[in-house]
Amino acid sequence: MALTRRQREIYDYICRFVADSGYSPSLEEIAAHFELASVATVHKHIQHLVSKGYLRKAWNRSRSVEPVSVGTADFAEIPVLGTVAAGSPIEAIEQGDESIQVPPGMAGWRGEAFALRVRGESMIEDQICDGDIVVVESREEARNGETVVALVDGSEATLKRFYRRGSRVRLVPANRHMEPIEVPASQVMIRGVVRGLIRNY
Amino acid sequence: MALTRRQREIYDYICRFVADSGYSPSLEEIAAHFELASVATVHKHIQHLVSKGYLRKAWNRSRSVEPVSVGTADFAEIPVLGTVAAGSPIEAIEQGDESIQVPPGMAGWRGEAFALRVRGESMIEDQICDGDIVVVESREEARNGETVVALVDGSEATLKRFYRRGSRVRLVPANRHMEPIEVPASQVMIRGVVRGLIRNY
DNA sequence: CAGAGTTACGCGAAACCAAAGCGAAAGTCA
DNA sequence: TGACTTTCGCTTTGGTTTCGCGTAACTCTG
Repeated sequence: MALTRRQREIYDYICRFVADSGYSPSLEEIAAHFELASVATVHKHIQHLVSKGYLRKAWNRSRSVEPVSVGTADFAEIPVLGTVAAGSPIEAIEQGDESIQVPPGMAGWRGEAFALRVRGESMIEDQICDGDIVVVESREEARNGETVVALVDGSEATLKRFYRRGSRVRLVPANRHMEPIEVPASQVMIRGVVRGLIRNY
Repeated sequence: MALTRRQREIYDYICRFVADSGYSPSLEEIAAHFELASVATVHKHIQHLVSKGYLRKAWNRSRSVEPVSVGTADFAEIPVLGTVAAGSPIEAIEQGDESIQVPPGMAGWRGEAFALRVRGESMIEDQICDGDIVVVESREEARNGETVVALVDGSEATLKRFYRRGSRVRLVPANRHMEPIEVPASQVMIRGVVRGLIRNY
């Protein structure tokens, strides 16, 4: 069910409030934030949001409103940007309009996410194989051991495990027949880290 | 049903508006954007779009139009029936109410589908590892080489590759440290074949 | 091909209803 | 008791619906 502008504003505020503080705002706090003079107004808004299924609340209990969408998180449709292997087809952002639907939770965090088709066997020992689709959270930094999509020298896009030691970075394939790459950190750009994997037989 | 040029424009505008702001435009806002002097015009367009199935709206409710495709976003939610390895936790049909959402196309065939959590390393060489979730199409027969969920002697549920030779069936793990099982076909029940795989990091 | 019928697209004004707001009072929980 | 939520009646503002009327484009048919 669709929301009005005000309802959306208030809903967003409540979500942020809950996310930030871990508890719900009181009607007065909401009223204060929107500079409303009467809590009755807020109360009505919340009733609307409840009846539209966006919020849940217990009757006459302080700070009992909560966003209902947490579990329901109507799931993500993310773009498939290209193929990753040893070529460099990542630059083309939003090239085709291909996209894929992934389970929520996999791309759940507000951080941007995208997907890439995997070509080649370079991560075979991590159980990632040719034809798989990896779901990638768009980030610019990674922690040791994470599987990342990296650009080396601004051109080659690869899927590797990431290890940083001092000012140097090792990009390690999970395939004993292939060699790790070790370069100064300045030559490596992280595009994201792998969050999920989808395979179709 | 096909749209006219104007209808398309208005439909696109509404979609973008909803995507951007999280709520629907009012008739006046739409009129303003297209420099129309009367909301009646917009109203008529919207009626057409509704009757052609592109929009939904509540009667006489502010900002209640919404693109049908967004809300309907069809994709499959299938039950996670249990864990598969060497135990036998498959019998319990619909045990918990756990479920997972998978990309359409993976469970697309209206043939029943379900999901299982994988425990153990018995399919490691097929790039299926501990903790993965496999999406299984419920079937009672399999072709050679397919990865199946099978019950041996009515009790043990396992994930193996399936090969039939005459009246005997070989169930082959993709792990060189484990032994194939070879038994008469009558002792094996196929529960389904693996269609997809989902992994969360 | 011309004219008839049909549909899409447009205007403006008036009627009507729901959302959004106020303030105060009453009720409820811990 | 004090920090909350509910409820009531009332106003204003913003949105929707419907009316009648008009033009332009497309399609059907003799």
